[in-house]
Amino acid sequence: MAAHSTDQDTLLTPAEVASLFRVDPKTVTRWAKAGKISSIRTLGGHRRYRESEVRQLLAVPAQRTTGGR
Amino acid sequence: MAAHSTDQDTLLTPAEVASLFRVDPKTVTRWAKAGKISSIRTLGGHRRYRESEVRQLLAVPAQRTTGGR
DNA sequence: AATCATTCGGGTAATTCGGGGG
DNA sequence: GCTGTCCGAATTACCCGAATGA
Repeated sequence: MAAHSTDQDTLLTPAEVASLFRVDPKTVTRWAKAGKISSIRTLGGHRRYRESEVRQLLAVPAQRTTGGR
Repeated sequence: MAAHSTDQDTLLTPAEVASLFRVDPKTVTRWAKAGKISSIRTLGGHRRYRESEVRQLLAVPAQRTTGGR
């Protein structure tokens, strides 16, 4: 039903995402290739990432502190 | 015909398109020169881009979004 | 007519891409 | 298996002054 999920998220550059995760931009590229994170491509082939998705991934994922494991 | 609900001829400025792709306006100009995107010229020489085409180019032909599942 | 923001151009750094090896 | 680094090639970002757009 309608709602063309027209997300107008702000897009982040590889360097931006890499900086947020404290990893090399190349690593972010690998994540995109592995489908772990969606990416938009510029007409020149460079990747852009959705800020909202990155923030979700940055959010602490289910803290399992309770005597985990 | 003449379905005037969604205008498909809205023209966007270089800054608008650049913002959508998270790139520099100059880069969009470069895309136009390379023929990667069609552009309309004002009488003064400034470029304008079709919103419908930009949206189509923004669509990622690889990743699927829509929180399915 | 005048002001401010944007977009011309052209040219030069910085970033990203892709693959490969540690 | 995952990440960081090296290479060359391509793409993109910022510099300027001048013109256009509103």
